[in-house]
Parts: sequence; C-alpha cells; structure tokens
Amino acid sequence: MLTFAEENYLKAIYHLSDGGKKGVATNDVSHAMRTKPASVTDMMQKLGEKGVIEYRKYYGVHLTEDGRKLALQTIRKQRIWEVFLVEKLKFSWDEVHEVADELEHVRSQILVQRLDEYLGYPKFDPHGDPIPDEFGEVKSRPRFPLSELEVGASGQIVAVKDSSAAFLKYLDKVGAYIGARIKVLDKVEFDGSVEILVDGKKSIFMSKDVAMNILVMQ
Amino acid sequence: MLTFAEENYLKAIYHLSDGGKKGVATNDVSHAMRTKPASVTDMMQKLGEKGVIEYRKYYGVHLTEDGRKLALQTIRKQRIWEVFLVEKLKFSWDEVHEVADELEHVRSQILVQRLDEYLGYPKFDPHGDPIPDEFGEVKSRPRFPLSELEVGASGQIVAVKDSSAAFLKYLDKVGAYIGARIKVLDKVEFDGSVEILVDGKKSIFMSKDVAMNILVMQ
DNA sequence: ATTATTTTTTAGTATAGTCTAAAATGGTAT
DNA sequence: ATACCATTTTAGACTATACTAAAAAATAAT
Ligand SMILES: [Mn+2]
Ligand SMILES: [Mn+2]
Ligand SMILES: [Mn+2]
Ligand SMILES: [Mn+2]
Repeated sequence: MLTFAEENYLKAIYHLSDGGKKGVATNDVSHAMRTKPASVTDMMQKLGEKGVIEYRKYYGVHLTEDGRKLALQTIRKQRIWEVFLVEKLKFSWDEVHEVADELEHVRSQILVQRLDEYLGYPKFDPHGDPIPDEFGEVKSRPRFPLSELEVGASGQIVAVKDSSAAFLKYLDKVGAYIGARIKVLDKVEFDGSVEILVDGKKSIFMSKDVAMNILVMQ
Repeated sequence: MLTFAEENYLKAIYHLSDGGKKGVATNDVSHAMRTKPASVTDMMQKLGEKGVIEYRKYYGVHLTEDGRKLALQTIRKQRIWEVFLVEKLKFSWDEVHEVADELEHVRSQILVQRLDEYLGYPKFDPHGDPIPDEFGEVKSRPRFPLSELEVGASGQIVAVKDSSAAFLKYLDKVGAYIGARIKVLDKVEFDGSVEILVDGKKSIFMSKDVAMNILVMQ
C-alpha cells in the first residue's frame, strides 16, 4: 500500500520518464514535486526498497513494471475524476487539476469502477490525455505538436501538453479546444509562430511556444 | 487549516458531545477514534492551542464555537458525499461510510458547492441525518427512537442511530427503510421487543436493541 | 589531467501522528 | 481520612515527510 506522497512521486516519475522508458534525475523530480533534492533522494531510496523503482545512487531512477502499473492506476483515477468534474460538475478544464490531485488518492476500487461506469467509460480526460484501463494499460493515439504541421496541412486538436490554468485559459480565449479541426494557413520561419484556421471559420495567430503545447493528429 | 487527523478528531468530539453541548472524555474519544488515550491527549492539547476546543487537564474537552463550525463543515461534506454515492453511483447505504470518510477531507469549497447543487441541495443524507449548511447550521427535525412509540401509535422512519454495515444490512433484509410509514402492533413488556407494520402491509418483529436504533417522527 | 561546477547524497533537525510504559490525578469505597 | 482504582497525562520512542547545511560524486571547463 502506497501513501499519498509515494503515489505523487510515482506519478511524477512516470511523467518525467515518458511512460517508464527513460531514466529520471533527482533534480527533475525535485522540480516537478516542488520539494528539495535531499527529500527526493530520501523518497527514491524508500521507493527502491519497495520495489517500485530501480534506484542507482547518482544515476537517477527507473520505474519497475510494478511501479509503472501503480503510477498508471493513480493517473487513471486522476483522469476519471477530471472527467467527472468537467462533465457533471461543470468545472472548466483549467480548474480540475488541484482537486483531481486530491481525489485521485481516495482508496476504493469500487468507487473508481462505479464512477467510470457512471461517466460511460470515457477514453480521454478533458485535456485529451488517455485514461489507462484498470490493469495499467494505456492505448495512446498517435499525436504530435501543432508546431510540426506544415503550411497547408490539416489536423485535429486532440490534447494539450501543458495543462496549467494560464495556458488553458488562453486557449479558451482564442477559441482553441479539444476536437477542433484546424488547418495551418501560415508559418513564420523566423520565430516559428503560426496562423491556423479553426473549424474552417476562425483564424488564430499563435507563437511557437503555444503551438508546441497543442497536440494534434491527422 | 486543519489536517485530516484534526478534522477526524473534531468530528468525533462533535458527535460524542451531542453537537457541542456536553464535555467529552479522553477515553471516549480514544474509543471512537481507535487510537490510544495517550495519542488523544496529545491531539487535545494541539486542538486546544488552535482554539477549536477548550482543554482542561483531567476534565475532558468542550468544542469552541469555531470548533463546532469546523466539525460541521466536515460533517456537511461527509453527508453530501454520501448522498452522491447512493444517488448517483448506486452505492447501498451500508457501503458509503468508509469512502465518504476519505472524500470529506478533500479541500475545495467550490467542489462541495457544485456537488451540492448537482444533487439538488439535499437536506438529509442516506441515513436520515441532516446536512448542515455552509455556515455550520443544522436544523434537525424532532425525532426519537422507535422503541419509545406506544402500541397502536404510528410514525415514519426518518433516520438510523447506528449506521454500521451490519445494522443497515439487517434493516434491508427485514424491509425497514428511511421514509417507511409504520405502526406499532405489539410490544413485549419483558424484553421491549416490538412488532410493527410497515406501509400498512408487512409486519416485522424486532428486538428492543434494534428498535432503539431506528429513529422515527410522528 | 587538474580544477571548477553542478548534481546528488548524507547528516542532522523539525513537525505530525502514533505507540508503550510509567507517573500523576480525581473520584470512590472503605 | 486513607487507600484504591480507573482515567488521564507525561516521557520516550518510532515512522513518514520535509528541510538546511555540508560532503561526495559526476560532469564540464580549462
Ligand atoms: Mn495527487
Ligand atoms: Mn488531465
Ligand atoms: Mn474522515
Ligand atoms: Mn450518514
């Protein structure tokens, strides 16, 4: 059984390791968790003991298969709660993070099952991220940053990479949303900024920084 | 800001003090919280420092007005979550306690507000207990144990005093439920057991122990 | 190849919550 | 009035999590 803190660390490691593939540095976990590196080292050693990560002194950590599954179970809960908050309680997609970050730790299998059922077994959360199944499997659809689309190319917004309130509020303001059909009208070579057409009617201009954080599929 | 543990203690003290009226003994809190008396004393001192209870060494504790309100805020959240679990997620009334006991600690005013709205501002939880308003006010309807009804008297089941799974499952089995109209058909002087008629059709026989834990109004 | 810098780990401290064992207190019974 | 007993509190220890400051290791710069 993992504690709240352990679950949070595991989630952070999962995200930083790109789904368990890459190794993760102490400093990066420290940054993500907003704790000091010394605290991270402590926790890494404990998680190592528990067998959910492989910890090699001075060389960062890797998730074990067990660790990956546990991380995904928490992520599953987080995303299901996010769907609930947006679909049922009318939260906006920029308000759900904090709350879901607490709700995800509520321990009850039956609760997640019933909630999932109640929501109609959603496949994606409000930010377009896939909801893992109860066995820790994620089937992610191919997606890439909008910044990589060529001029003239079309696609559909399927997710956001950054889900900070600031970024999401900006997207709301300019009218970009998950599911929108888009086409790249122009691209400035100098700074990578782009102009896109949304749903065949509205044209939006955005910096490369923004375009990199919008994920599309074709 | 209170911790999870502090909220749980405060709730226990509230219940044991009959809504803040009576003083509460260390041993009773210890029993209710399933912690040792020494741990309770520690916590009482801390809660005393924080001004939510009045702690007099060796003489038990009283809730302050602040403490009472804080306890009621947690109780409000617990009961709203219980309604959600039963009404929306099809939990049975004997399954909600554990889960609501965790959910009640999620910190977000907006969450409780929206949930309350989503549920249509319920006034009572699945066990018939009143849901305090956001300012810590409870308006409880007059109610008393079924065991006190005279033979021939009628009433309506409005709440249960014991909400353990064992007791609630038993009530399900015999067909007693919140809202049922009842009439006392017979009462055995010797042991206080009673026979009641439910909704004018089904007759149930129950021990005094059971009858004392069913609350009715007339 | 040394030296300097960055990253990571260790050592020691703090708070929250719990425990056991022992001491203190208040109330009860003689 | 004193002795006894149940209750409560203190003292000391433990786990979890975080911190600061200092040491150690890895990496980068000369
Ligand atoms: Mn979290
Ligand atoms: Mn999300
Ligand atoms: Mn609780
Ligand atoms: Mn209840």
